[in-house]
Parts: sequence; structure tokens; C-alpha cells
Amino acid sequence: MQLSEQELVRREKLGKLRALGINPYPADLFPVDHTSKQIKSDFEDGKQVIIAGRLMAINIQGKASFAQLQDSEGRIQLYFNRDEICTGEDKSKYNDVFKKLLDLGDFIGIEGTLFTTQVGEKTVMVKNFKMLSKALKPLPIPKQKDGKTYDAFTDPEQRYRQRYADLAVNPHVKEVFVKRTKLFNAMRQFFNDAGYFEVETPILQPIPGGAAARPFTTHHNSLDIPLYMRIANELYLKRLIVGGFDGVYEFSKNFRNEGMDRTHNPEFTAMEIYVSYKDYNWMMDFCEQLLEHCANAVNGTSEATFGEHKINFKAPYKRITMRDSILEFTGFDIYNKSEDEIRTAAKGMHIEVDETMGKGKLIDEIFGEKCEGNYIQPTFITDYPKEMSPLCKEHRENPELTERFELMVCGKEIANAYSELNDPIDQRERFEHQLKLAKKGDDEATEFIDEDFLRALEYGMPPTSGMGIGMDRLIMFLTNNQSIQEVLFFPQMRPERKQVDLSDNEKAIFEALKAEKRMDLNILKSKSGLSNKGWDKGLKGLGKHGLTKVEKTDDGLFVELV
RNA sequence: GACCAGUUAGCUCAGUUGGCAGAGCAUCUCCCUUUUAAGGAGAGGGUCCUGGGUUCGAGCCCCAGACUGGUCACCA
Repeated sequence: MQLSEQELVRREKLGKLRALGINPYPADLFPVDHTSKQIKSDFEDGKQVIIAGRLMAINIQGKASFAQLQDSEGRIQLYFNRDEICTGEDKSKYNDVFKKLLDLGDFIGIEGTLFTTQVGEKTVMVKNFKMLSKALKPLPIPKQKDGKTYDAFTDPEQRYRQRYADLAVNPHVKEVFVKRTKLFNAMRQFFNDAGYFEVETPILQPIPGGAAARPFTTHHNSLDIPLYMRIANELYLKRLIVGGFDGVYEFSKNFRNEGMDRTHNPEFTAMEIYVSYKDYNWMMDFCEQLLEHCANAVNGTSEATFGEHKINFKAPYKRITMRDSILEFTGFDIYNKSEDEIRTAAKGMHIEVDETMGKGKLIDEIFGEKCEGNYIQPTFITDYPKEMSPLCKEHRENPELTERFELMVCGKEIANAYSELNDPIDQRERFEHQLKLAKKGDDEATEFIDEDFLRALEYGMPPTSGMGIGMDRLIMFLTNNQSIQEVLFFPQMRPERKQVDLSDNEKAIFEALKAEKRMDLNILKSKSGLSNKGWDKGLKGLGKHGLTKVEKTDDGLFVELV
């Protein structure tokens, strides 16, 4: 591995520290008793503090210096005065260890007392400091002045691949993840207060059910069977309702082997909750209360900004049926229309349709194309066509519809809920219908029948309402991020390219030259068999590695091994 | 998968008709005891994403590829 100049310098400092008897990576605990935030909030002149963190700025002014120390809660200024640190004759701890051997990014521990500088900055007067961990690689630290940031570490590729560096230097990035955890905690608290029970269900499943998506497959060696990473946990949570729990919920890491883009990562987090003896009307009330609570817990207000939109999560939310929505935005009433009539209408709206699309799918296309994008404020869309909701109970008034709602925010779905289908015979028929759709070429239809799930339903599942919430999408809305990668610590990336030592070009020239030690440049060039550019790069590369030297004489140019 | 943009020093970025590779910060040396993007003087640091082509000569032009971002397609 090739090290940069700055990395080499830091490795040298490591050796110098050890030569002075200082362990750059000590094992013993450091007795921290304050954070940067506590120092500022409970400031008291002359108070003794012990703090630790990362050096983020150093400003040496001769016999006294200033520095910024960053801990988990922010930054605090340090004042290093030579005679405060080195009270005796020996000034080497200040002159050598502090001034020459510490670098930006190093973790140090500080014992000191508090004071305020002439310009009014709350500061720790360092009495003693200890190296806690040396940073061998320079951090990309931005600079601030007058609220403007200079040299910000902004390249998305590097930020995602090196999230540790991103978090260390970009406080606003850390804030997003703090809010993410606040959201999970708030939601968990809301459910627990309502008396519902957090559970865990299998991630490795023999049949990937509960959604239509391509799964990741793996293999269990002892059982010698294929297993699938879950695409949803719905069917397992319903089994628990069959088992007698009143309300169960799970934060579920799901995996879908599909495309990646701004709003899709191969693994993502859904929250699913199932509550017995309820229906989807109750769930709408519950959902709007939940989201208002969560928005307040995360941002201190029910209002949120997302791009150019201001959204308000304060309950209640508008409710509209899919039929009315389509009627409103297209003037077309899907009620009592045949599949062909709807297909013709869709064509008239310039929507791409084909013969494999059933009635439900056609309606969904119309809604997606013409209606969905209009819902900026949280809105419940209700009563979806039966065909596209195989796990949802038939509507109590219209057998072509289901008791389903989706919550739309800024034109995107963030929640999906049903009065759950608990009729085992109806459920089997729906699965079989899906199978037919799949065979017809609908790649969204489910192609597995989970017999064990049907057996569970046959034992009897109470009337139940269930809801799923896309947690990544929700936190995107609450933190105003347009990309899912900004709300996942480690979004999936393509593997980085490996670095090579000697390039092929360099090797070819080196091999040709090895026997002769010294050759005419043009003869060597033809012997190496390289293209002009390959030759040029190769020879320059060898020179850079210090392996060859080019010599100019009256007889021409010669290359020799060094 | 398609199209567009990008890839140059540790970071953020310039780079002229194709003619020795540039700046600020960071790094190194020196001065400086309440500064705050501290300041002053000096120095070092490069696989210009990779490979091929055109050319006397390519960071720059052409072709192919890699990676990233964006838009679209796909996606319960």
C-alpha cells in the first residue's frame, strides 16, 4: 500500500512517541467526568474537569496554543500554555509532545480548569493531557467562518464508503442518525404505552411471503434446503395473532433483490404492527395519532420541511377512496366498469398498458400515474381493488374492493394497512389467483403458497388490522433528506477497486531490461512490445518507483537499472 | 437497463489553441503566551479513475471500461 506524505509523517511520530515512553494506544481507562456540552451548560470559572475527545483544530502561537476538542456532544476550546503544562524546567511535554507529535484527529484526554478568554470563549485551561489514540490518516476536516463552511467533506461516494469519517467531521450527518433513533424510540414507546408487544420473527424463511419482491436466496447446509432472506414479516406476525397475542409489532429489516436508487436499498427497515379486534378505520385513527406523536418527538413539532414542501403530521388526515381520487383527477369513474372498459380508459389517458394487466393492476397504474403525486399533505387513500391486495379482507360493502389504506406524503407511500383477511378459504383462493397471475406474466404476483400460514388461519385468527410503515422513508421526510443513503449508516455500495503494485506495463519493461541492465531506449521500447502510451506510462512508473533511470548521451537515450 | 454529469495533492476545487501540473486549507521547518478560517517567513507533496488510439507531444481530442451522482425505466 502506498502511503501519502502525511501518513508517513504520522507513522514517524508514532515511533517518536514510543521512544519517549508514551504509548500511543494505551489500554487503561481514562476517567472522563464531563462532556463538552456539560462544560458549557454548567460553566463555572475555575472548575476542574476531565474530558476526552478528538482534536479537531490546533492553533499554535508559540508558548501558548488553542485547540478544539470534539466529543460525542460537540466541541470545546482548549488552551495549552507551556508553563501550565510544564511546571518545572523540562518543557518537552509542550514543545515536543504537544507541538510536534499531536495531530488533528488524535484522541486525547485532558485534565484542566475552566476559564473564559478575552474574546468570551468558554475554554479549558489544560493542566495535563494524555495521548489516548493516534490517528494515522488525516481527517477531511472542514473549516468554518461566519457560518460559512470551507472545504466541506461533501463527495457522496466517499461520505458513504467512509461513514466513520463523514460522522466525525460533519455534525449535521450525525444529527440525522440521532433523529432516526429518536423516531424508533418514540414509536416503540407509543406502541408499548398502548399495550402492544414487541416481537422478533425469522429473517431466514423457507418461503418468502407477505409481499411481492425478488428475494435473496441462501442455503442451509445441515438441512440441505434453500432459505430466503425475508422480504416481509407479515405472515409470521399474523401467526402470533392466531397464537393469542392482542397486539404485536416488529421493526423488521427486510431484504429485496431489486434495483437500487435514491429511494431503494437492498436492505431496509419496515415496522409492522397487528392488532386484534380492530379494523382499518381504527388503524387510520391510530396511524395519525402515531405519526403526530413521532414527528413531535423527533423534531419538537408536527411540521416538517421536505424539499420545497411544508408538511404537517398533525392529526387528523384527509381520507379519500381510490375511486373518488381517480374520479377527481381524471374524471373517470371506475365503479362497475369491466376490465376492458378500464383498459380503454387508461389508454385514453396515455398510460402504457398491456394484456397481462388485470383490473386491479390497471386501476393501480391509473392511480399511480394521475393521482398519487398530488397528495403532499398526509392523506389516506382507501379501498383498493381486490386483485392487488391478496392478504386483505374484502370490503364490507363492495366485494370488488378491499379494506385497505395507504398513507401518502409528498406523493410517496409511507404506510400500508388492512383489515386483515382471516377467512382461510378466501385466503387460499387469493393465493391461487396470484399463482395464475404470476403464470400469466405478472412479475408482481406471489408465486408461493404458504401452506403453514393457511393452516394457522384454519385454526382461526380474530378480526385484526395490520399496518406497515417504511421507516427509512419516514425518517427521510422528518429530516428533509431526498436520498435513502443519507438515512442509512452504511448504504450498499459497489465494492471498491483494488490497487495494484507494479502495473503490467511496468513489468513488461522491467523484464525486457533485466538481462541487459542498460539498453538503448528505442530498442527497449520495441522489445517491450508496448503501445506508445503503455510504454510512456510504464517507463515513467518505473522511474517513479526508483527502479530505472534514463540517461541522455551523444549516442542517444539509454535506460539502465538502478 | 437508458440518458446526462463527474472523477486532478489529505480535503475543496482551478487548469488557457494539445506544449514542464496549479490555488486555498492541511502537512513539514522557523517566529509568535488569550487566539478562533489567528498571523508572518520558507519548503515538500500528484497512478490527472483505468486501458487503448490520434499526435513530435495528451489532464485536455477519439474509443472502450470502472466507479459515483442525477433523471427516467423498474420496484406493494
